[in-house]
Amino acid sequence: MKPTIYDVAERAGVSISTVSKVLNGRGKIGEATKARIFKVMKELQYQPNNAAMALTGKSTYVLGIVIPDLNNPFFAAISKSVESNARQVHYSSIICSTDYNPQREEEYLGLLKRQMVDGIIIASGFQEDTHLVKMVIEEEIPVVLIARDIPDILVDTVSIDDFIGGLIATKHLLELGHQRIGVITEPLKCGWERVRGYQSALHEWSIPVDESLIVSSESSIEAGREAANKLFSRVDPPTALFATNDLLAISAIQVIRDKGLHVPEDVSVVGFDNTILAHLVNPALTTVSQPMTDMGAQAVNLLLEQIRNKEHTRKRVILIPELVVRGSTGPPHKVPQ
Amino acid sequence: MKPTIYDVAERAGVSISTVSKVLNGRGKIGEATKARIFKVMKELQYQPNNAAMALTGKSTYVLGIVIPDLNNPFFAAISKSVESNARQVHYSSIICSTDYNPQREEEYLGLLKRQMVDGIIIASGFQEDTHLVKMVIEEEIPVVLIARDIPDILVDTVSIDDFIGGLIATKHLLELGHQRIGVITEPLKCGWERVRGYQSALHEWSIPVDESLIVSSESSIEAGREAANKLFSRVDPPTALFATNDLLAISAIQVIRDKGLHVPEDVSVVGFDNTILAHLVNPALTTVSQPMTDMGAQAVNLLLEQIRNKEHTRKRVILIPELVVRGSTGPPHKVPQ
DNA sequence: CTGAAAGCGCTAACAA
DNA sequence: TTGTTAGCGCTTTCAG
Repeated sequence: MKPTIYDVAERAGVSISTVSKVLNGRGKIGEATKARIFKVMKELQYQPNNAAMALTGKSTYVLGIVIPDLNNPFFAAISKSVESNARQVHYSSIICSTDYNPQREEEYLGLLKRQMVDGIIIASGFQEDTHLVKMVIEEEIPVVLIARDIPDILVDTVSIDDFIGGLIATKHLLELGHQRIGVITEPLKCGWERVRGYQSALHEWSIPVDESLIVSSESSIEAGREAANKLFSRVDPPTALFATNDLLAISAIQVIRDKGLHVPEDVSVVGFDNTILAHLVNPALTTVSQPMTDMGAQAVNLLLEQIRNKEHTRKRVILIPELVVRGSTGPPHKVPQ
Repeated sequence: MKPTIYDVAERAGVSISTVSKVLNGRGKIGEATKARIFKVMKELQYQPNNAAMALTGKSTYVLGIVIPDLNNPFFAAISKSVESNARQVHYSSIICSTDYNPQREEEYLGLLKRQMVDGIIIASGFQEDTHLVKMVIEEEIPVVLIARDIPDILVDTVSIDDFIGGLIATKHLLELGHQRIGVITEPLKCGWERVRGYQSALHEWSIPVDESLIVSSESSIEAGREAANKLFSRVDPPTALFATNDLLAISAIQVIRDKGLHVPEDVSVVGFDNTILAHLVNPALTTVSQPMTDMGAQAVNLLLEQIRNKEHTRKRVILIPELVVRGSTGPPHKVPQ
């Protein structure tokens, strides 16, 4: 049997409450006893029982992280960062992949509540599930949102400026001389923000927005290919593409290639996220970089702050994305007349 | 305050033990009372408290999964599969990335014990840490190993036949006409098994093994590039490369390209794992496929079996890998004289 | 500075 | 079929 606080107390010749105090660094305990208790804890390899601690109303030292898909390197990177930052302050993380399914999100949130996690980091962003997030917040469970935002709720968020991201991606293309720029976006808030940035850039260059060049697609390889197909099967395909994440961008590149076109000679492509994928493909992908490691770290910080001091003021941390120019973009093949 | 079993009992006009029995489907309870209790549980949105359940000596319904790196799509896929299969039977998963660091593995195992997980799936494979795994097993915590094996311990494992994997990858290259085939492998047990397969294939074709063509590299892009550099800076570079995972294969492809060579015209490359990366790169990577989804599912099954019936006989599930031929391999450019 | 005792929410004998 | 009761391991007043 694993040693309990009783075993430690007995062996050290003190009461369990003394041990408890030493354990939590609370109350005033004589240096001598303290040392003795620590010694016994080592000897017995004592590990406090988390379940008991949790039951007594304290923390579980577990936090939940809800993402859409672990197979998307962007979310894998976020998760890894969160997990690693959390571990450094002795928190474990339960990672949940919702597969972009609001119902699963609901299930997971329930699971995490049962598990009595001390806080939840939500990085899955649906339009239709804001009520879920609200419910969690109303139950006073600390929450931090990553890469999304719910305007009408007071909640900590860490995100990047998606609008700016879309803007700089599009400007890059415009500066290269492209006029007809297609867009493939995920049907998420942040995706549409990026599209707004795209539109704004076009405005600035006095180029009318052609809505038919904007298509929405789920974030999977298959869906991305389909969307790209739609765009590049037109009689007047765009000369450049802005995809709101790397996965979509790369799926599109495949389709473009299948059609016998070259990247970037015939079509320039810029992605978003700067995941591991971006510099693994050939040509390497020009993309808008999100500081995923930072974002994870920031999220953990905000969450801990909430956990430790219930009534802290809500914050929005907004990081600025950067354009990383690589091989997938270049001037258009032939300038449209 | 969240409703407890007492609230439910009171509102339903029964005792808490009756509620408990209904909750766990134990004992004989009248249909009427049962229905009433269920109804009250809905009304109150009652969620049993996991910590209390855990404390009472039952399961925590949490399991741990230890992997080297979530940024490697292979492990992300494994984790996702485990997590999703676990969830279906109401288990949460704590995912831990050790970053290939045995010390962190030790920390994590400690964390998971404290957390009183019901079982642990270990997919990080070091040579030097078998004692850690042994310790866990001795503490009677259910364990399943994925993609590794510790011959001198009785433990459930699910893995693929790495030897066969290396064999078929190499044979493919040999059949295409390659004679000088380089290898980049991770310094792990499974990596060396794959190399054994490679050697065996060469033997079969009566080609002597040139040890200098076999280099070992950590599984990261940077390390992979370095290893590839070593191989392709030789005066007599190989005409084909077998990398023991996709990440290494793709890093190598980049290096090959940097040197002005073409894949597969000048150098053929075959990878291992068949991760999402393999069909995202261009040319798509010929690779040995590991059924990651299956592996995760099998691992969860084995673990549950152990959890539910302590004294079950240990099993080794060995899956057979398959070669997926794509664009990165072809006949050698010029046949060596 | 240290200890006794009352729970936290739930399960599991044992009674009724 | 249902209820009573004694813990699980720990924290936390409240007394000494």
